[in-house]
Amino acid sequence: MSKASERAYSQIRAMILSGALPAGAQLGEEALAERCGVSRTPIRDALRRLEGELLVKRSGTQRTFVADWSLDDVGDAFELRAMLEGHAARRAAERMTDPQIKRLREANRVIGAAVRASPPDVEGFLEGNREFHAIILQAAASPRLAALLGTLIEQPVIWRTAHHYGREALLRSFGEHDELLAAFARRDGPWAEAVMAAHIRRAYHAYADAHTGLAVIDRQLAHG
Amino acid sequence: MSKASERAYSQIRAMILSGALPAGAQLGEEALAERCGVSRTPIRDALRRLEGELLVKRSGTQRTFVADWSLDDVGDAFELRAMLEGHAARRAAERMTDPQIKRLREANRVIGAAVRASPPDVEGFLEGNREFHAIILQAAASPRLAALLGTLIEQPVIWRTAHHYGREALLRSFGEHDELLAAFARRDGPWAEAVMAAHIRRAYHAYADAHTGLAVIDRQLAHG
DNA sequence: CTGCTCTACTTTGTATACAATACACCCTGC
DNA sequence: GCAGGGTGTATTGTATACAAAGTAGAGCAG
Repeated sequence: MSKASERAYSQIRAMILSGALPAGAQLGEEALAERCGVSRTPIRDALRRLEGELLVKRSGTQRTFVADWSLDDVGDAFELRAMLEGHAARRAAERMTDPQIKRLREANRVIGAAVRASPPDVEGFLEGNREFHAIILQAAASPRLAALLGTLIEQPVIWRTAHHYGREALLRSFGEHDELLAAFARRDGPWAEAVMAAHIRRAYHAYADAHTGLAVIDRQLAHG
Repeated sequence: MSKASERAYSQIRAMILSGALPAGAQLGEEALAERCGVSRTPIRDALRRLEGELLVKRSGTQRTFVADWSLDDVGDAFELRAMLEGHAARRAAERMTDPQIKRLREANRVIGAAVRASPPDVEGFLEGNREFHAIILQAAASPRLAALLGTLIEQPVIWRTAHHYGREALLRSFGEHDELLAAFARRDGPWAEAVMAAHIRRAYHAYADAHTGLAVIDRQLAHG
């Protein structure tokens, strides 16, 4: 898995996460092989890994698709993420080093700048967010927890959410990070856990509201 | 993945779970292929899946081993399992149908019989336990939760634990299942969650105690 | 026109051959 | 005797050919 297989895995995942391969799209091994410039063998390896991460789904037999998430699925994922990442935050608060806190502050500074831009820089916001959460996960120092959360966090639907946010939602999210930073700074594990869980549940509600609204609009467009 | 690959996956997993392939053992694709009567291709597929479940580990490049768990790893896994399976119990309690409760009672009856046998039938106890927890996970009706828990539950170290239990520990575990059943019967989600989490944490403590004791004995044997 | 069936094609599963890589052992030189 | 390099071997990575299975589409019958 040194070269081609690893590269194929990254490429396919990037295509899914970026939306180049939309949810529900069929993944032909042959086509992917040609696209990545390798044979089907490393593609198969990559698809097995992505299947384990629930990023792709095998339709019984004979066909492979980009996983499609229902609203229930998304709700489940956010709830699990709230629980696990809350746990991660508690562990992180109990273990965090000063340099890590510094990196967290820097990541949050980037987020703040992105939020205050006109118009808000959603991509910058997302990038800062990933960094912020990645540092916390790293500080939690639990490989197993990281593995579980990885399959939840690295889902396109989880992050594309933010594109539907208004400025006030972005600002609120930013403020919650400040609260988290304060908890980390005083090594307050329980409070960090509570804030993190609430932070993620709030993100879900923002998503669900936006999604419902968009679904309504979609339906109106379809009928009118 | 219809036939050979699936079979190879099950076989290898069974070998790991049963201890026929001990932790740290090297897994040669060629040898496994011969042992399963298939070519290396389905073996590779199977190993990729098992790698995703953290049952096997790839040593950088060039070698594959049965995953070896430190005591910290086990502690992490139990803590995560307590959290997630507690969540599963709550969801299950809110959704459980009467037939499912009946199946739970039956599984617990099997466990009770195994515990009361002389000597206690540990294999029967484990079988009933797997069934008991599987029904709950199914009733929780969250594929994502099932996927996460699957990688935690299906670890040999988690279950072989019970071989170190005394009769009183087995009986206590059995009694906690009764408590869970009662919570399910009255659809008491929060209580089911609390009991389940405590149940699993207690199982870990029994394991850690036994492990520490065994480690001490091992050391004494090594020195004497 | 609709429904069914059969066929052809698409797609994945499996086997095998070959290449690359890392590890271990041995040989040589100091 | 030890250290360093080099070669041989074991093991995984990759490509390709072939087999099996299923789906879609076309053609035919009712």
